[in-house]
Order: sequence, then C-alpha cells, then structure tokens
Amino acid sequence: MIVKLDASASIFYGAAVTEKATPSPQAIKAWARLMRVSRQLVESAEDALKAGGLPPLAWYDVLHELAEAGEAGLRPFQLTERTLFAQYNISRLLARLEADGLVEKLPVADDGRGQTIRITAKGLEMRRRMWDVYGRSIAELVGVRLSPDELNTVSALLGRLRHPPASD
Amino acid sequence: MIVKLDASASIFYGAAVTEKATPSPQAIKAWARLMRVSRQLVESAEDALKAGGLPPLAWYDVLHELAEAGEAGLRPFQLTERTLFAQYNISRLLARLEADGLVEKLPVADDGRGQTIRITAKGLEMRRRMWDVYGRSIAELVGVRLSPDELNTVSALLGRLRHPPASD
DNA sequence: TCTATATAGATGCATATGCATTGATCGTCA
DNA sequence: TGACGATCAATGCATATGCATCTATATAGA
Repeated sequence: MIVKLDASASIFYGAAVTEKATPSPQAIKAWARLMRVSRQLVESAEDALKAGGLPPLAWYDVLHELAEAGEAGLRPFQLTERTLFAQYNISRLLARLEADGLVEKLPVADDGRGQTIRITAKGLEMRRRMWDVYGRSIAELVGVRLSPDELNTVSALLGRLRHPPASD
Repeated sequence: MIVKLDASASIFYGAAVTEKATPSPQAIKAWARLMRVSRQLVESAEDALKAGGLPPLAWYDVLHELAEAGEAGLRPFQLTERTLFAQYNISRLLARLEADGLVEKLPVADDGRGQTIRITAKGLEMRRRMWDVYGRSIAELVGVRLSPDELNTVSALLGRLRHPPASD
C-alpha cells in the first residue's frame, strides 16, 4: 500500500505514444509521498492516542461529526457520507460507541427503518480528551513543519485531488 | 480516521498562551485534506485493482521492492523497513505470496534464523500487470489534475512532513 | 565454555474489516 | 390498495490485522 513506485517505466515520458497511460515521474513521486506520509502521520497520531489510553482515530471522526450535529444528532447513513467509512463499519462502530455510553440511538419519528445517533455527555468528554492528544499530534507533525502559507498551498493542491475537487 | 477537525477550538490562535498545543487552523485544514484525500485515492486505486481481478496494493509494494532488489532478494526485516508494514504483516503477506508462487524463500548462508525472499518470474509478471492498472490510476487521479510543477510542490512539501524529512 | 540477551521470523488468539445478504420499512406506480 | 423496487441498518461468514508470545539462532560477556 505504500511507496517507491515504478519510476523506471517512465523513461519515455514525453515521447510519442503513451497508450498504457503511464503516469509522469512527477505524478509517481507525488503519489508515493502522499501514500507514505499519510500513513506515517496516521500511525503517529494513532500511537499517541494509544499511549494515552484512548480509542482509535475512527472514533474521533464519528464523535466529532456527532458533536457538530448537536442535539439533532445524525442518521447512520449521514455518517457514512461524511466520514467515508463503509456502511457496515459505521454500524459496528456505533454499536461499540453505544456500548461505551458515548452515543445513544434514538428511534426516528418519520422513518421506521432508521435511527438517530446522538452524542452523550460522556461522548463529548471523550471527544475532548481525544482532541487534546490528537490536536497536539497535528500541531507537532504538521503545524510545526510548514509555514501557514505552505499549509495553505498543500490544502489547495490536495483539494484539487479530491472527489469532488475543492478549491478553497 | 478522517476529517473535519476541530476548527472551532482555534479561534484564539495567534493569541497569547497555547499551553495545549492547539494546532493552527491552517494545520488542521491541511491535515484534514491529507487524511481524506489519501484515503480516497487509496480506495480508488484498490477498486481499480479489484475490478481487474488483481491483488491489493500491499502486494504491489512488496513485489516492487523485491523486483528492485533483483536476484539478490531481500530479507523480510528489510521489507518491513522499506514498506512500513509491521513485521507480522510482512510475515503473513510473504506466506500468501509464496503460496501463489510469486516469491520464493531461500535459506541464507550466514544466518540460520533468516531467509532471503526472491521474486519469481510469475511474481514479476504479476507486478507488471498490477502496474498497468495502478499506474493508470495514478495518472488519472493525480497526473491529470495537477501540473508537473504543482506535483513537484506537493512532493517537496510532503517531503518535509516525512520522518526523516526529505527535501528533494 | 556457559549463560544471558538480542534479533529474525512465525503464530495463537482476540478483534476488526470486507463482502454478501437479510429483515424491515419506505416510496412509487398500476 | 397492493405489489415491487429502493433504502436503512444489521449480521453471518471469511479474511485480515494487532498484540503478545514463541522458537530458533546469533551475539556478547563473565
């Protein structure tokens, strides 16, 4: 899943026919960097959480979404949209969060299939504790290494790799 | 494991004391983009491989390293260093690769504990077929969306987030 | 040489994930 | 209204991963 791609295959780049859509050396390098760096960063952040006796990053993502949603809560399918987790992963993650008392599942009035997930006080507290550690990781791993301008550049360029592209 | 971080907590950034190491809004945004985009890209590439009836990206990484190493092969612990996979993951991945005839395990003369992993002809062929698909994904997902200069900028900035930092 | 410690790699067990499918309800359309 | 396809969420089963530990060999030190 990582790095060191096929730079060799690109000797002829810029030459005539590229029927196999071989990526440019620049594209390969950027891809490789992106893969490796993102993995390293995730790993570092996960390690920090683990060292603090806290749950994995996935929990933070969900708790954060739910915290933003407030009292109204969110439906599970909305969480899958916002987080990129698969439906069954959200389903099971919510089961764990509920078991830990961090969220509660409420029936939803106008749709008998669904439920609304709402974060509990305990969940908010957990999110806060996770952010203390997670935020520190972000500051150390990213905030300290690049200037604000450079960070904006990274955001803008990565935004264009998104689906759908984002320019802000 | 993804996105939409705590932008709110950063209202006071730039103000006096930041004892909790709260990251800047720019850092948070860049981090969020990095997390989300890298996941999307990996997912797209994995999907493409799957659609082609090919093994996951992790296999490619290992096969690529072994292809570069050539006849001499590599020791498993060298693969763990180069790929960032955990030791037990390499151990099991190699078992699968061997079962598929893509690599072979050779005893190593001067260390009775170890083995040398060498890629087979079948393994080289598999790597090539995977690259056809993987390379195409890179071209489409990254190569087409940013200019060569922009790709270089991304590589350079991400390089500074690496451990250890890389400047090239 | 004998013992202790370190390193290479594999593995048992618990947990997590992917995939396919299910049960339940909803919305639409005849 | 009744039937049918779509959507929401959960789950059985197979596979993958994390963690701790194990075996075997190597290395260092008394």
